[in-house]
Amino acid sequence: MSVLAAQKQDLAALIRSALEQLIARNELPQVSIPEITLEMPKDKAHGDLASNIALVLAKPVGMKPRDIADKIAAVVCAHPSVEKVEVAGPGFINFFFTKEWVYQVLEAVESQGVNYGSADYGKNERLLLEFVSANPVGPMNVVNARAAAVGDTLARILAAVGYDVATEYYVNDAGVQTEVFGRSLLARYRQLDDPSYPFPEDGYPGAYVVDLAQKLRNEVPGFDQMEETAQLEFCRQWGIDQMVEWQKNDLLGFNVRFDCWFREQELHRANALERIIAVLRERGYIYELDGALWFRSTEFGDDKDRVIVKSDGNYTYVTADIAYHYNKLQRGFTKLIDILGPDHHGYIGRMKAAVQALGYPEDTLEILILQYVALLRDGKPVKMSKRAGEFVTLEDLVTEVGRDAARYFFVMRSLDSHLDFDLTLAAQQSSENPVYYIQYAHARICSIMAQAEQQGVVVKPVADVAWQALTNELEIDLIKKMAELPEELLTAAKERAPHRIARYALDLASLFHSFYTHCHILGEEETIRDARLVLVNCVRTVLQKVLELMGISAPERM
RNA sequence: GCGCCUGUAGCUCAGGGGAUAGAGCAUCGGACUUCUAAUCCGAGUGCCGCAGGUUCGAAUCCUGCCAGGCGCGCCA
Repeated sequence: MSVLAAQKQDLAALIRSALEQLIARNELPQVSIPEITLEMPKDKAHGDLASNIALVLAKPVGMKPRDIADKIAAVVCAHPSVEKVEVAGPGFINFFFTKEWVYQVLEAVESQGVNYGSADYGKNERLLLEFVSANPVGPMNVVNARAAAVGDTLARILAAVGYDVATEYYVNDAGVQTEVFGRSLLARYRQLDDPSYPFPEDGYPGAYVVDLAQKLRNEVPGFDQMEETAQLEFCRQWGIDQMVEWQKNDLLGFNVRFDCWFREQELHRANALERIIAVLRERGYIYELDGALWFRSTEFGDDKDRVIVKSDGNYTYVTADIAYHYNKLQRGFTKLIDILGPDHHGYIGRMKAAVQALGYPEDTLEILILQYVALLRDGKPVKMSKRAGEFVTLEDLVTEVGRDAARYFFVMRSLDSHLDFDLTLAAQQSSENPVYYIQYAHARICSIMAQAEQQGVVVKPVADVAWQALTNELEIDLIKKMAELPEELLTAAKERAPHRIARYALDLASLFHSFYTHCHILGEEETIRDARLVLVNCVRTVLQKVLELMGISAPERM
């Protein structure tokens, strides 16, 4: 348990026993004691932790909150980690810690290293996080990029709080679009010799298809000898494989590596669609109407029932998706999270229904909706035409603004927020970019450490250092911030809110820069110097940790 | 018509029952002979979309309305 969590637990117990005493002494009427929560006040004049219990009790007890608070404060007796207790405002009870917790926090960071802040909250849960899953018919766009950054960061966060996390990319390699793609590629191939060869009206117009056709010519010598239908099928399969490889590389360049690239074709090969229908039928959720087969998803709260097999005998995409999610569950995952775009929110009801129809609890599947990205340049929208095949790709983005900056910009907003991504701002303003601001804090510490080493100064263990000398407000603020990480990380995980980590990192860096400007280290007398070295060394560890969580590098010099 | 998301400082956004609503950018004024000035310090701004309601207490929860985005297929 983290230092702060332990402290909260202690104080809650303390308050509870105080209340019990007061009730026993008839100073307070007989009431049931509600849950006691402690929170860190925004204003440090209000102490290190505060309780609103007196305000909550005012009504049931029938007394003024301040009077209740005064009684509690009088009874809350000495606790080794509490220096003083104050009643303030409308009736808050504010606790001020003794200096001992400074040591506790530093010691925790020192001993746990980059594991500091991690937890085992999610142990026992095998979680599969699916994200991006863009169709393999074009390059990654910025919406995919946002999903990649957010998904990858969330995966890291969930892993840090103890989930057994696997990430997965679903490759839709069996749909109609892949046929269209195959035809597009073949047409481009023909056009290499005959520029007047017609291009399919619904084809993919991007220049990358032309490049791919050229590659096909260069790398597949026997292609011309194939039958037309074989060529078409080859274009589809080979083309999709090429696209997947391309997507994989783009994502690797973005520091996103998936544990599994799952092919839809695998489901078809294994007759998974037929099997899933059989399972649903057996469980009584299938019926026939108007020549089609329906899944009774309304049984589980969906707006309407869904067609599973069309009257022409073909499956709908829902069928494959249900089969896919069943497959995930069969692989032993106990928790499934999908990150989808806002155009898919209507999909939530039917998929959650499917999971329940298959006999799993409703919350086994969780679907997160990630809002779109509006790309701006100089404050104006970047015109993108999918039809003309012109859009900014993930690759462009990494080239233009850099991997770290791009990742940070995507992660710094909540999933719900419609993100305005200004390329000019992200790239041109790179010297005052939040991400560099954070990295710079790390680099500065590394620089101090390097010089310390040159001077033959080593970082001692906290226990061997006069940590009591760390009394400066800037020092205390830094330590407090570090103390918050475990709870912040847990909240980020529980709320699926990676942007909290982005903000935390910025806050910590800001406190460090302020400290750095006002407090010197190497020039100071030995006791101060050694204590501060321990402090900044811990800050470095925590910065490394949060940057790592966001998949952003922690440079030693800039 | 129904569903989901959003509306907070000039701009982009945090905060999602608690004390005086915050940050970055932009604007203005200061700070480098001293561990990296990609930094720091100071200054100003808010009917928290509108109207009701719940509560000791609402930017936060509920209802209605307004505005923007996205959905509502035997398309994927």
